[in-house]
Amino acid sequence: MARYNTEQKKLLLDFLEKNSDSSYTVDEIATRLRESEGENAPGRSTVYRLMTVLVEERKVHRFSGEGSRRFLYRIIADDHCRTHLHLKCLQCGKILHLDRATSSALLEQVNKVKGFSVSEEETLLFGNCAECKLGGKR
Amino acid sequence: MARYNTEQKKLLLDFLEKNSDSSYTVDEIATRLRESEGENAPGRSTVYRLMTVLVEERKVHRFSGEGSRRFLYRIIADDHCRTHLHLKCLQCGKILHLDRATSSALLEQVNKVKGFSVSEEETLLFGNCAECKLGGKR
DNA sequence: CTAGTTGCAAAGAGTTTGCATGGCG
DNA sequence: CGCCATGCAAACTCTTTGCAACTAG
Repeated sequence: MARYNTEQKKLLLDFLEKNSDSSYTVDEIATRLRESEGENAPGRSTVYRLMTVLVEERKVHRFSGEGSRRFLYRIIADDHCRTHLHLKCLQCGKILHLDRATSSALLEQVNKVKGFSVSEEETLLFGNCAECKLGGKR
Repeated sequence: MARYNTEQKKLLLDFLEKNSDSSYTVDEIATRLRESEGENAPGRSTVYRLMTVLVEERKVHRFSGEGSRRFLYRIIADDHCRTHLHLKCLQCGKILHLDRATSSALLEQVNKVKGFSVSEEETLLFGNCAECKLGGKR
């Protein structure tokens, strides 16, 4: 399923690439594509299907945040994204990438103390980013 | 709603306290209580309602993990649980508590590098615990 | 042609809510 | 009595799936 690189799949990836500093629900993606692409935009169920494929292809990461029942998707910008931690601002929703060195150092610590290996890919740290801490900027 | 300390609420808290090293779905809680308490156990919708109350009372933490659409609940064993990180093993489901010192040190680092304040309460680290790494023990 | 993709509508899964009932002060 | 908690079933929300139409190779 979805092995071809269809027009709609390209639109989808394109959107995610251009908006790689945040995460989106299927609804948000479908709506935004509808706005920018009109008729050509994929329908909701196609977006669902494509997202599943993209997750399997390891191009996109799917997670659920902040006690919502909606799944969120963010693009895996490059391979490093599998080996460093990400931070998500609870106020503005932005996703930040922690540099690999800091990331590894932290996880090393956890391993030392608890013998627990953290999975960078599955883990997301929630909190507030620098901008949101300053002003109430959104 | 549910402001009284009813029998059922006590049963619920009791169960969570005795099983504080893991997290549970509403279904699991309802089933386990049904098994141990029979007729006295609260029905599913009551469990849902009670969990909501317990979350508001800050006695329980609700989160969604590993791409499931089910909510998970774990008891906030004591006040420290709001100021240290938790680790959840993806294999056995166990929840580990990171000591406060390590916890703070890690998050301090993140703050230094990115100006990002991590919320200990909202964040959960996923990975594999020491036991699961050794054998395939479950 | 033929297999893969799409959209719609219907089905699923999990959670929340309205309402009638019953308990406790 | 009066207020609140409970259970059931219905409503809701989000996601997945079946099916028929369509499309790229």
